[in-house]
Amino acid sequence: MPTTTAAQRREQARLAYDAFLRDCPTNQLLGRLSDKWVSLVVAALSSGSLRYSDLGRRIAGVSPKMLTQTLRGLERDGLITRTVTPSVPVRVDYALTPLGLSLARLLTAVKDWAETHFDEVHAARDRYDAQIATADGAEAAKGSPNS
Amino acid sequence: MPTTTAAQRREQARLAYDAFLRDCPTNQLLGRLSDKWVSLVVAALSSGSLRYSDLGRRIAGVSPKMLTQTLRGLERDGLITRTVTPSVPVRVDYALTPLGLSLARLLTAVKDWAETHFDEVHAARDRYDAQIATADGAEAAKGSPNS
DNA sequence: CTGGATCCTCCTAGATACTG
DNA sequence: CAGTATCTAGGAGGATCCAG
Repeated sequence: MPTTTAAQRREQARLAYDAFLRDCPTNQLLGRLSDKWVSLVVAALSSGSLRYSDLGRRIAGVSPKMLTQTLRGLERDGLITRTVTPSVPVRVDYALTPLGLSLARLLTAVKDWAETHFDEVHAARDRYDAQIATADGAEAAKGSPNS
Repeated sequence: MPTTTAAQRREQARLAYDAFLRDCPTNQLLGRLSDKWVSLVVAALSSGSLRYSDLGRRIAGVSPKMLTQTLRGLERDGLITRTVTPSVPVRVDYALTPLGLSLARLLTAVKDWAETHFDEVHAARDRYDAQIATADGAEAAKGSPNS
């Protein structure tokens, strides 16, 4: 039995995982929410319908490509609607569907959690970083005076 | 006024956005949740403490590197605890902190939402894809018989 | 058993330029 | 105004080896 078995097992597991992803609704939606732009777009639209360029201006630092990509994905999943008004300069409005609105409420809950527990997380981070620093110091001090 | 202005404006916006990220707790936490392994680890631990290799086996397709990386990040943020038992083969257990548990509940809410609305999303997707297909067909048919 | 360190590869975000 | 097409650099993530 060669040593490649471990890697092969992980590979098989990964394939099984992918297959699992196709079936599992949770992970599909989780994947969508993982996209950082999605949450920003949904948040921006939660206060009302917006035009393409308004979104681009409202969401700082987004490139047209990512904006379009994100909007298409959300439209495909029925979370937002895309309304084209064929005026002289074409006008396109995006708005949340009821489904998208329910998702927006979820994201708001996440946002509230983040704001509520931000201090705790930050404190934990400081503690952890301090711990690492002292551990490093102790490690360095342990070896030097004795040898 | 050269045409580089648009790009420069986006660049400035991006910097402003980064500064905004440092201040805004929501986006920091959002960034953490965006990591696909985070949600899986939290979900795995929500039913009780687990050992390192158990996590690796439970979460299909994860490499040791990513598992460690994810666990370190979660530990740093005070969402999980890392307990080392210095037995002959070292044993390390990971468990959710109360803070981590509250996050797990949020993820559960997302999961429930996903399961509840999965049918709607799926239906919307089918509708969208069908629409695109017929639009493509119409586009192709529009040009070919006339020219 | 539980990782750390290193190299390497692929993927995709983002910039740029162009079109209806 | 609302996108699309193309290219590239950077970073996430995997493979591998090694150590405590």
